[in-house]
Amino acid sequence: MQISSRFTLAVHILICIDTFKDEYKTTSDFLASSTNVNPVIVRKILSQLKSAGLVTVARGSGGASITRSLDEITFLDIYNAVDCVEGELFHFHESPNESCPVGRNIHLILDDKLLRVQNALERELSSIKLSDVKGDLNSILDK
Amino acid sequence: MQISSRFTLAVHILICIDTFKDEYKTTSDFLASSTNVNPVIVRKILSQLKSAGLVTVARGSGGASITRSLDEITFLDIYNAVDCVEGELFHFHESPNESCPVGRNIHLILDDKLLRVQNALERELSSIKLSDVKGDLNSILDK
DNA sequence: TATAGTTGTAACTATCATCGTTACAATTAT
DNA sequence: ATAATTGTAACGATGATAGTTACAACTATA
Repeated sequence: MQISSRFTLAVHILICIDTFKDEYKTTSDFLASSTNVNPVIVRKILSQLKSAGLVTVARGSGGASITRSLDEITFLDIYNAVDCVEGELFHFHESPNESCPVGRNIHLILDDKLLRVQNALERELSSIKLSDVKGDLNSILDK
Repeated sequence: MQISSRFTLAVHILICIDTFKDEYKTTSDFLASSTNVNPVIVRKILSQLKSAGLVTVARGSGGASITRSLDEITFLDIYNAVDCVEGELFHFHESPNESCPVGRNIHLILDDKLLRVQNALERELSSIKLSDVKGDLNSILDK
Protein backbone atom coordinates (compact mmCIF):
# COMPACT_ATOMS: atom_id res chain seq x y z
CA MET A 1 0.00 0.00 0.00
CA GLN A 2 1.01 3.57 -0.43
CA ILE A 3 -0.47 6.81 0.81
CA SER A 4 -2.66 8.17 -1.98
CA SER A 5 -1.18 10.71 -4.35
CA ARG A 6 -4.05 12.93 -3.25
CA PHE A 7 -1.66 14.03 -0.53
CA THR A 8 1.24 15.20 -2.73
CA LEU A 9 -1.32 16.56 -5.15
CA ALA A 10 -2.96 18.63 -2.43
CA VAL A 11 0.39 20.04 -1.33
CA HIS A 12 1.24 20.86 -4.93
CA ILE A 13 -2.11 22.58 -5.42
CA LEU A 14 -1.79 24.65 -2.27
CA ILE A 15 1.74 25.77 -3.13
CA CYS A 16 0.55 26.66 -6.62
CA ILE A 17 -2.33 28.73 -5.32
CA ASP A 18 0.02 30.65 -3.07
CA THR A 19 2.71 31.07 -5.71
CA PHE A 20 0.45 32.36 -8.43
CA LYS A 21 -2.19 34.15 -6.39
CA ASP A 22 -1.19 37.60 -7.67
CA GLU A 23 -0.50 36.66 -11.28
CA TYR A 24 -3.25 34.27 -12.27
CA LYS A 25 -6.72 33.16 -11.32
CA THR A 26 -6.01 29.72 -9.84
CA THR A 27 -8.86 27.77 -11.40
CA SER A 28 -9.13 24.01 -11.48
CA ASP A 29 -7.98 24.13 -15.09
CA PHE A 30 -4.92 26.17 -14.19
CA LEU A 31 -4.04 23.83 -11.31
CA ALA A 32 -4.73 20.80 -13.47
CA SER A 33 -2.16 22.08 -15.90
CA SER A 34 0.59 22.44 -13.29
CA THR A 35 -0.11 19.10 -11.66
CA ASN A 36 -0.93 17.34 -14.90
CA VAL A 37 -4.03 15.64 -13.57
CA ASN A 38 -7.64 15.94 -14.65
CA PRO A 39 -9.45 19.15 -13.59
CA VAL A 40 -12.19 17.08 -11.96
CA ILE A 41 -9.62 15.47 -9.69
CA VAL A 42 -8.37 18.93 -8.76
CA ARG A 43 -11.91 20.04 -7.95
CA LYS A 44 -12.43 17.00 -5.74
CA ILE A 45 -9.31 17.78 -3.78
CA LEU A 46 -10.19 21.47 -3.57
CA SER A 47 -13.56 20.42 -2.29
CA GLN A 48 -11.92 18.35 0.46
CA LEU A 49 -9.54 21.18 1.33
CA LYS A 50 -12.53 23.49 1.47
CA SER A 51 -14.39 21.17 3.84
CA ALA A 52 -11.32 21.26 6.07
CA GLY A 53 -11.36 25.04 6.01
CA LEU A 54 -8.00 25.38 4.30
CA VAL A 55 -9.21 27.09 1.13
CA THR A 56 -12.14 28.95 -0.28
CA VAL A 57 -13.30 28.32 -3.79
CA ALA A 58 -15.16 30.92 -5.82
CA ARG A 59 -18.11 29.22 -7.38
CA GLY A 60 -19.01 30.62 -10.79
CA SER A 61 -16.32 33.22 -11.13
CA GLY A 62 -13.65 30.69 -10.35
CA GLY A 63 -10.36 30.47 -8.49
CA ALA A 64 -9.22 29.18 -5.11
CA SER A 65 -7.59 30.99 -2.21
CA ILE A 66 -5.86 29.83 0.93
CA THR A 67 -7.53 30.89 4.16
CA ARG A 68 -4.50 31.00 6.46
CA SER A 69 -0.86 31.86 6.29
CA LEU A 70 1.35 29.01 5.15
CA ASP A 71 2.98 28.57 8.54
CA GLU A 72 -0.44 27.74 9.97
CA ILE A 73 -0.97 24.76 7.67
CA THR A 74 0.80 21.51 8.51
CA PHE A 75 1.13 18.34 6.47
CA LEU A 76 -1.15 16.71 9.02
CA ASP A 77 -3.90 19.21 8.25
CA ILE A 78 -3.64 18.32 4.58
CA TYR A 79 -3.32 14.60 5.24
CA ASN A 80 -6.49 14.66 7.31
CA ALA A 81 -8.27 16.86 4.81
CA VAL A 82 -7.79 14.54 1.86
CA ASP A 83 -8.73 11.38 3.77
CA CYS A 84 -5.54 9.50 3.15
CA VAL A 85 -6.38 7.25 6.07
CA GLU A 86 -9.76 7.09 7.69
CA GLY A 87 -9.60 5.98 11.28
CA GLU A 88 -6.94 3.44 12.10
CA LEU A 89 -3.69 3.31 10.16
CA PHE A 90 -3.47 -0.46 10.58
CA HIS A 91 -6.12 -2.74 9.17
CA PHE A 92 -6.71 -5.47 11.75
CA HIS A 93 -7.76 -8.95 10.61
CA GLU A 94 -11.43 -9.13 11.36
CA SER A 95 -12.28 -11.94 13.68
CA PRO A 96 -9.52 -13.76 15.55
CA ASN A 97 -10.63 -16.93 17.28
CA GLU A 98 -12.09 -16.02 20.67
CA SER A 99 -11.52 -19.49 22.01
CA CYS A 100 -7.76 -19.23 21.53
CA PRO A 101 -5.79 -17.46 24.26
CA VAL A 102 -3.81 -15.59 21.63
CA GLY A 103 -6.77 -14.86 19.35
CA ARG A 104 -8.82 -13.65 22.29
CA ASN A 105 -6.21 -11.07 23.36
CA ILE A 106 -4.31 -10.10 20.24
CA HIS A 107 -6.35 -6.99 19.55
CA LEU A 108 -5.98 -5.74 23.10
CA ILE A 109 -2.23 -6.24 23.25
CA LEU A 110 -1.49 -4.79 19.83
CA ASP A 111 -3.74 -1.74 19.84
CA ASP A 112 -1.57 0.49 22.01
CA LYS A 113 1.50 -0.39 19.97
CA LEU A 114 -0.18 0.26 16.64
CA LEU A 115 -1.40 3.56 18.00
CA ARG A 116 2.16 4.50 18.95
CA VAL A 117 3.20 3.98 15.35
CA GLN A 118 0.26 5.95 14.02
CA ASN A 119 1.04 8.76 16.45
CA ALA A 120 4.66 8.85 15.32
CA LEU A 121 3.54 9.24 11.73
CA GLU A 122 1.08 11.99 12.55
CA ARG A 123 3.51 13.77 14.85
CA GLU A 124 6.05 14.03 12.05
CA LEU A 125 3.37 15.17 9.61
CA SER A 126 2.35 17.89 12.02
CA SER A 127 5.93 19.13 12.31
CA ILE A 128 6.13 20.10 8.65
CA LYS A 129 4.46 23.27 7.47
CA LEU A 130 3.55 24.54 4.03
CA SER A 131 5.81 27.49 4.74
CA ASP A 132 8.75 25.05 4.87
CA VAL A 133 7.88 23.85 1.40
CA LYS A 134 7.44 27.37 0.12
CA GLY A 135 10.76 28.41 1.63
CA ASP A 136 12.57 25.59 -0.15
CA LEU A 137 10.85 26.43 -3.40
CA ASN A 138 11.85 30.06 -3.13
CA SER A 139 15.46 29.10 -2.44
CA ILE A 140 15.51 27.17 -5.69
CA LEU A 141 13.71 29.81 -7.74
CA ASP A 142 15.88 32.64 -6.42
CA LYS A 143 19.09 31.02 -7.54
CA MET B 1 -5.69 3.51 2.62
CA GLN B 2 -4.73 1.33 5.49
CA ILE B 3 -1.72 -0.85 6.12
CA SER B 4 -2.66 -4.37 5.07
CA SER B 5 -3.93 -6.76 7.70
CA ARG B 6 -1.04 -8.97 6.63
CA PHE B 7 0.93 -7.07 9.25
CA THR B 8 -1.30 -7.76 12.26
CA LEU B 9 -1.81 -11.24 10.91
CA ALA B 10 1.92 -11.86 10.78
CA VAL B 11 2.37 -10.64 14.35
CA HIS B 12 -0.50 -12.86 15.49
CA ILE B 13 1.02 -15.84 13.71
CA LEU B 14 4.46 -15.30 15.20
CA ILE B 15 3.09 -14.92 18.72
CA CYS B 16 1.03 -18.07 18.21
CA ILE B 17 4.02 -20.06 17.05
CA ASP B 18 5.97 -18.99 20.11
CA THR B 19 3.10 -19.52 22.52
CA PHE B 20 2.21 -23.01 21.37
CA LYS B 21 5.60 -24.29 20.26
CA ASP B 22 5.82 -26.88 23.03
CA GLU B 23 2.18 -28.00 23.03
CA TYR B 24 1.18 -28.22 19.40
CA LYS B 25 2.61 -28.54 15.94
CA THR B 26 2.02 -25.05 14.57
CA THR B 27 0.78 -25.93 11.10
CA SER B 28 -0.94 -23.56 8.71
CA ASP B 29 -4.23 -25.16 9.69
CA PHE B 30 -3.58 -24.59 13.37
CA LEU B 31 -2.60 -20.96 12.79
CA ALA B 32 -5.55 -20.47 10.46
CA SER B 33 -7.80 -21.53 13.27
CA SER B 34 -6.41 -19.00 15.77
CA THR B 35 -6.38 -16.13 13.30
CA ASN B 36 -9.58 -17.17 11.57
CA VAL B 37 -8.24 -16.74 8.07
CA ASN B 38 -7.78 -19.23 5.28
CA PRO B 39 -4.81 -21.62 5.65
CA VAL B 40 -3.52 -20.56 2.23
CA ILE B 41 -3.26 -16.97 3.45
CA VAL B 42 -1.31 -18.21 6.46
CA ARG B 43 1.04 -20.14 4.19
CA LYS B 44 1.62 -17.06 2.05
CA ILE B 45 2.55 -15.02 5.08
CA LEU B 46 4.72 -17.79 6.48
CA SER B 47 6.41 -17.92 3.13
CA GLN B 48 7.18 -14.20 3.31
CA LEU B 49 8.40 -14.51 6.90
CA LYS B 50 10.58 -17.40 5.78
CA SER B 51 12.07 -15.32 2.96
CA ALA B 52 12.92 -12.68 5.54
CA GLY B 53 14.64 -15.30 7.68
CA LEU B 54 12.25 -14.95 10.60
CA VAL B 55 10.85 -18.47 10.56
CA THR B 56 11.54 -21.91 9.20
CA VAL B 57 8.76 -24.04 7.85
CA ALA B 58 8.92 -27.83 7.82
CA ARG B 59 7.85 -28.94 4.41
CA GLY B 60 5.99 -32.26 4.42
CA SER B 61 6.02 -32.95 8.12
CA GLY B 62 4.58 -29.55 8.88
CA GLY B 63 4.92 -26.79 11.44
CA ALA B 64 6.71 -23.46 11.66
CA SER B 65 9.38 -22.27 14.09
CA ILE B 66 10.85 -18.89 14.88
CA THR B 67 14.55 -18.55 14.13
CA ARG B 68 15.47 -15.91 16.72
CA SER B 69 14.52 -14.89 20.19
CA LEU B 70 11.52 -12.57 20.34
CA ASP B 71 13.57 -9.59 21.46
CA GLU B 72 15.49 -9.80 18.22
CA ILE B 73 12.41 -9.33 16.06
CA THR B 74 11.00 -5.84 15.65
CA PHE B 75 7.74 -4.69 14.08
CA LEU B 76 9.84 -3.19 11.31
CA ASP B 77 11.30 -6.61 10.49
CA ILE B 78 7.78 -7.96 10.14
CA TYR B 79 6.48 -4.92 8.29
CA ASN B 80 9.26 -5.25 5.75
CA ALA B 81 8.82 -9.00 5.51
CA VAL B 82 5.17 -8.90 4.55
CA ASP B 83 5.61 -6.09 2.00
CA CYS B 84 3.13 -3.70 3.53
CA VAL B 85 4.78 -0.90 1.59
CA GLU B 86 7.17 -1.43 -1.25
CA GLY B 87 9.54 1.45 -1.73
CA GLU B 88 8.14 4.87 -0.99
CA LEU B 89 5.42 5.37 1.60
CA PHE B 90 3.94 8.27 -0.37
CA HIS B 91 2.60 7.80 -3.85
CA PHE B 92 3.65 10.84 -5.87
CA HIS B 93 1.47 12.07 -8.72
CA GLU B 94 3.21 10.90 -11.84
CA SER B 95 4.11 13.75 -14.12
CA PRO B 96 3.88 17.33 -12.87
CA ASN B 97 4.21 19.95 -15.59
CA GLU B 98 7.90 20.57 -16.21
CA SER B 99 7.19 23.97 -17.71
CA CYS B 100 5.65 25.26 -14.49
CA PRO B 101 8.06 26.53 -11.81
CA VAL B 102 6.12 24.66 -9.15
CA GLY B 103 5.57 21.51 -11.20
CA ARG B 104 9.22 21.42 -12.16
CA ASN B 105 10.43 21.49 -8.56
CA ILE B 106 7.68 19.94 -6.46
CA HIS B 107 9.23 16.48 -6.37
CA LEU B 108 12.61 17.82 -5.31
CA ILE B 109 11.27 20.00 -2.51
CA LEU B 110 8.87 17.40 -1.13
CA ASP B 111 11.03 14.29 -1.23
CA ASP B 112 13.13 15.04 1.85
CA LYS B 113 10.03 15.89 3.85
CA LEU B 114 8.15 12.76 2.79
CA LEU B 115 11.21 10.74 3.69
CA ARG B 116 11.25 12.28 7.16
CA VAL B 117 7.69 11.07 7.69
CA GLN B 118 8.49 7.61 6.38
CA ASN B 119 11.53 7.45 8.64
CA ALA B 120 9.44 8.44 11.65
CA LEU B 121 7.04 5.60 10.92
CA GLU B 122 9.82 3.08 10.48
CA ARG B 123 11.73 4.30 13.53
CA GLU B 124 8.70 3.70 15.71
CA LEU B 125 8.11 0.30 14.13
CA SER B 126 11.70 -0.65 14.87
CA SER B 127 11.32 0.34 18.53
CA ILE B 128 8.71 -2.31 19.21
CA LYS B 129 9.75 -5.91 19.65
CA LEU B 130 7.81 -9.15 19.58
CA SER B 131 9.02 -9.71 23.14
CA ASP B 132 7.02 -6.61 24.16
CA VAL B 133 3.89 -8.18 22.72
CA LYS B 134 4.60 -11.50 24.37
CA GLY B 135 5.23 -9.78 27.68
CA ASP B 136 1.87 -8.07 27.56
CA LEU B 137 0.15 -11.29 26.58
CA ASN B 138 1.74 -13.13 29.49
CA SER B 139 0.64 -10.41 31.90
CA ILE B 140 -2.92 -10.93 30.81
CA LEU B 141 -2.79 -14.72 30.81
CA ASP B 142 -1.12 -14.90 34.24
CA LYS B 143 -3.86 -12.92 35.91
C1' DT C 1 7.01 -48.61 0.70
C1' DA C 2 2.47 -47.09 0.94
C1' DT C 3 -0.04 -43.71 3.44
C1' DA C 4 -1.50 -39.70 5.81
C1' DG C 5 -0.54 -35.17 6.74
C1' DT C 6 1.40 -31.04 5.24
C1' DT C 7 3.49 -27.33 2.36
C1' DG C 8 3.97 -24.45 -1.84
C1' DT C 9 1.77 -22.49 -5.46
C1' DA C 10 -1.22 -21.77 -9.41
C1' DA C 11 -5.57 -20.22 -10.85
C1' DC C 12 -9.57 -18.12 -10.12
C1' DT C 13 -13.17 -14.91 -7.92
C1' DA C 14 -15.17 -10.98 -5.37
C1' DT C 15 -14.62 -6.61 -3.53
C1' DC C 16 -12.76 -2.25 -2.98
C1' DA C 17 -9.93 2.05 -3.63
C1' DT C 18 -7.74 4.85 -6.87
C1' DC C 19 -7.49 7.56 -10.74
C1' DG C 20 -9.35 9.12 -14.84
C1' DT C 21 -13.04 10.69 -18.01
C1' DT C 22 -17.38 12.77 -19.97
C1' DA C 23 -21.27 15.30 -19.15
C1' DC C 24 -24.10 18.76 -17.42
C1' DA C 25 -26.75 21.63 -14.06
C1' DA C 26 -25.79 25.49 -11.03
C1' DT C 27 -23.42 29.63 -10.22
C1' DT C 28 -21.26 34.19 -11.01
C1' DA C 29 -18.99 38.30 -13.14
C1' DT C 30 -19.25 41.17 -16.98
C1' DA D 1 -27.58 37.06 -22.04
C1' DT D 2 -23.09 35.18 -22.21
C1' DA D 3 -18.92 33.01 -21.07
C1' DA D 4 -16.31 30.90 -17.68
C1' DT D 5 -16.21 28.10 -13.88
C1' DT D 6 -17.57 24.95 -10.07
C1' DG D 7 -19.84 20.85 -8.12
C1' DT D 8 -21.13 16.40 -8.83
C1' DA D 9 -23.05 12.26 -10.91
C1' DA D 10 -22.03 8.37 -13.55
C1' DC D 11 -19.06 5.65 -15.69
C1' DG D 12 -14.70 2.67 -16.70
C1' DA D 13 -9.91 0.84 -16.13
C1' DT D 14 -6.60 -0.75 -13.16
C1' DG D 15 -4.53 -2.78 -9.29
C1' DA D 16 -4.42 -4.47 -4.41
C1' DT D 17 -6.56 -7.30 -1.04
C1' DA D 18 -8.47 -11.27 0.68
C1' DG D 19 -10.59 -15.49 -0.09
C1' DT D 20 -11.19 -20.14 -2.26
C1' DT D 21 -10.33 -24.68 -4.63
C1' DA D 22 -7.17 -27.73 -6.32
C1' DC D 23 -3.18 -30.35 -6.64
C1' DA D 24 1.77 -31.58 -7.10
C1' DA D 25 5.72 -32.11 -4.05
C1' DC D 26 7.50 -33.40 0.14
C1' DT D 27 8.29 -36.03 4.66
C1' DA D 28 7.65 -38.88 8.77
C1' DT D 29 6.09 -43.13 10.17
C1' DA D 30 3.38 -47.24 10.31
